Amino acid sequence: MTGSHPLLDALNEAQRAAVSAPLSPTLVLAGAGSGKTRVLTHRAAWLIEETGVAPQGLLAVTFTNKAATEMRGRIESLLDIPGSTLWVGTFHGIAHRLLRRHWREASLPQTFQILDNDDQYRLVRKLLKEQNLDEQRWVPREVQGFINREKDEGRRPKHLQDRGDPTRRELIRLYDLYQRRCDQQGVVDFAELLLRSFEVIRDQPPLADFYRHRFRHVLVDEFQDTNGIQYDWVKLICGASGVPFVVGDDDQSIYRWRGARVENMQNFRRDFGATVFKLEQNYRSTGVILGAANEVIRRNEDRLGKELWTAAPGGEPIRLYAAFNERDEADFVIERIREHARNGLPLASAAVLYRSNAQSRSFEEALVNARIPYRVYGGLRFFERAEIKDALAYLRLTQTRSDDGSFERVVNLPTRGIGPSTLDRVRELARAQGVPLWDAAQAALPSLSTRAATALNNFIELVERLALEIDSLELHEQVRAVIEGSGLREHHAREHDTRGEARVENLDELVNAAEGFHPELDDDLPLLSSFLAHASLESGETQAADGRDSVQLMTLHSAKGLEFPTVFVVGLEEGLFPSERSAFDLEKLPEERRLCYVGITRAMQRLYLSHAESRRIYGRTEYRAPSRFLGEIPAALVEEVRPRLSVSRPLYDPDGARHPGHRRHASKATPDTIKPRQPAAGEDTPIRLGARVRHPKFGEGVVIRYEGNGANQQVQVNFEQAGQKWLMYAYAKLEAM
DNA sequence: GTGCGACGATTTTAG
DNA sequence: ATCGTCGCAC
Repeated sequence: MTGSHPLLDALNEAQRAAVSAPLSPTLVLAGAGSGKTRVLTHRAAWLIEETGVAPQGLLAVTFTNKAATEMRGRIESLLDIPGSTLWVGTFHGIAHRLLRRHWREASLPQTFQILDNDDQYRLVRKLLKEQNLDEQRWVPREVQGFINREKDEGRRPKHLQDRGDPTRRELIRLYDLYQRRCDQQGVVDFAELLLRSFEVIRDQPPLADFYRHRFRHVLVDEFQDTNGIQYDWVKLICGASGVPFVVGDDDQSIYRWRGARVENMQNFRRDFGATVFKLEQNYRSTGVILGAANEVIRRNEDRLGKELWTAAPGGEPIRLYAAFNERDEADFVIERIREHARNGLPLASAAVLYRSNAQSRSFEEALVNARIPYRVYGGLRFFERAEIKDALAYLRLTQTRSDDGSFERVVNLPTRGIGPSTLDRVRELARAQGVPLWDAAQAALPSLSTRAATALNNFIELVERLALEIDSLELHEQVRAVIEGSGLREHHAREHDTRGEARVENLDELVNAAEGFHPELDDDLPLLSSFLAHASLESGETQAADGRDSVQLMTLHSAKGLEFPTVFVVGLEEGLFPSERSAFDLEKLPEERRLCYVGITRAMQRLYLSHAESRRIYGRTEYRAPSRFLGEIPAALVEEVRPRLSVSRPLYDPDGARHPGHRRHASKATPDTIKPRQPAAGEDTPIRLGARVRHPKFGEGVVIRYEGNGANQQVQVNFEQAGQKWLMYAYAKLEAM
């Protein structure tokens, strides 16, 4: 099957082998920066050009819209075909497309709406309230999590047993109740998109035959991120004769907590008898950076096994900075970003990566002071903003009056005198008669006080009027009419502050978004319904790019899949990274390590690592030991930046080996680089962070932090048997080991 | 309906 | 420290 083909020319041997693999199930283990997307897109092109697969016979699945768009674009430019003939999309996008086509078979209304996370949460909460369940005992987030976890594994309430556990029994009942409510209202949550489309195909043999015949070639990106239902879904679409081609990297599996099952890679190999290809040549990073990455990830067990290499060894050493505190850390980063810019590099080619969002703050402050433009990823996205969701709720109501979630959201927004007691009456009536709130509201009118009835009637008439008014308008005019007619725009314009202004701007932006909207689905769904689905499915960017060249700030998680010439991985401290919730958990620690691996492998040319000796967390100053991951990077690859005067403690080092962070030559620091500093707590004691100690009662442990000085010195020790304890150093008979 | 103070939580997140 | 939620007073 090899042979020469122009498509294969630009590939290395391993890539070529994978792209031109025989037409049987294939698993590609693709290391970071090894040309994963390249292989996927070339495979698609190769199938079409070389093996005569029709473009329509191909299904390419990704996890994010961004990845889908990129893949579509790249396949299009490789071949000379319009991308629109290809089925390329996210798992959810494709599932949605299937349900829109087969809404009857799926027992859904044609205009079914999609619940996003927030909508789902509200519905769960409402349900709990109706059931008179105490929110302390039945935490809405947890109930929601239970429902989603079960759906993610393909389980319906009827599949679940309470195993004699009353809590579980109640959760199952709530799941059942929740699903009935969704069905009744014609709404579908994210997990339901997958599960429902799976069931429809599974249970309708003609459909299964049709899609198996049609999509013989299923390409899946980031396979290590698939959950149970996604795996089964791929299996179902492929059937016995399909040819799945999946690409993934077990070392970059960082979403276990979100339901991803890295075992799916092993399972795939086994279930499909897949041929395995490894892509280990890295084109992104220097040898130094790869060396560090390889050494870190090597500590994980149960890897499928691959080791990145590069044809271009060497490179700048990794720079390690031990900051005094988070401000000092930010100052260091700023200084290096200036240097980066002085070298003529764009700011956008520098990224600051952190473990948790809260850490962005000190960097943002420093960047503002330094007048360096930056962009923070994460946070609320466009279609998730409250004012946008309010407008969408009105739009949904004009389409589907039975949408209770939207009804609740805007019935009294802007306030129009519909109070809690009126609403309670309506809810009660809806429940008693088993009808939507909309119907109940109309039915309740005669029994309400004149005042309440008028207010409620105003709302009903408003929605009816809007629905009528927008019926024949263009999409963006519909959106504009609803924003104006509902009073939402005016409501926010009245706020007369910058927040209100921003909201009005966002609402106006929604009109623009509608104007630029083109449905990808060529069915007879009203354009407005397509737009509403799009809004749920693609929640948009956090911040619109403002065109300025800017430094990129994001969590390590959101950096996956990206690359930057200059990367700062900051906050490398025990308790932060690895996070304290993972540090002592042998199940979670490997995932933190993979996250570290992901961070390191984002860097192309220069990698800076930093940790702070003290940091304000929740208003308290915490002293944290340097991350164990620092100790896993070979000393030869690291250069410690600007070592300063004695900080009397070693880096945490599980092996007891020396490594670059260990300050053995503190006195060599040049005086003019020394910052004035206060002695940190604990400096004048022989107890060091990371030191092993023995206690007469608690046994052996490791010092993990300390507070105070002198007679008040306290140390926290993590004992192997007894767990974490705070001890007064003066009294506890701690013995160094 | 709005405003204020108490209270609690605070890893990561796409669709 | 900070942010969101909740209950209660005006």
